[in-house]
Amino acid sequence: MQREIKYWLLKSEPGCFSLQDLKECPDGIEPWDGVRNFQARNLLRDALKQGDGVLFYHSNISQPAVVGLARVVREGYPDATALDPESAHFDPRATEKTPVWYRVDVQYVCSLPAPITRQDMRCHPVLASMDVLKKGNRLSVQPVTRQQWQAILSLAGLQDPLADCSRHAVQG
DNA sequence: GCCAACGTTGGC
DNA sequence: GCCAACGTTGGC
Repeated sequence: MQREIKYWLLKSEPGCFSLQDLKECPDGIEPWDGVRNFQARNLLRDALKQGDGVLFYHSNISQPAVVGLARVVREGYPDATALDPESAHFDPRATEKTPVWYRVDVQYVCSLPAPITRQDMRCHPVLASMDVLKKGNRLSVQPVTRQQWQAILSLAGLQDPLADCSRHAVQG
């Protein structure tokens, strides 16, 4: 049996890498690299799977918000920026054999018609419990429940772009 | 710009 | 293993 799709929230400072930047990548695909936090690393390496849904969140701006959707198109593999002395994310501990840091590839799916702000989320019965709202939470890769994913879509007025119609096909 | 919260480092 | 110091994150 196929693994259930899971959902994640990925934070990015738009001044560094925005949803628009992702959209403009070839095929809308870009490695999610440079993450240098062990808890987030573990999620990138072990938990995010191909086909998983991603809420793209803009942080560290005047109106932090979920601004769009993406999907995981390649599962955890070594983050080569850690091996590159020229990279801002270079880590001398990393080697080919022990990469230390991992990344996934994500693909742009769509922008939300309007950003869903923290205030929007706080006021929503399902979204109010999202990790991203918790004080002091700095984790840049966070799990999102299916209910939260659907609530975001519902607020945005979108159909689930990752829904697999064949799953609901009537047999016989 | 402020500052609370957190993760990491390193001396002991 | 403890914990103080430090750097970073990120909302406000």
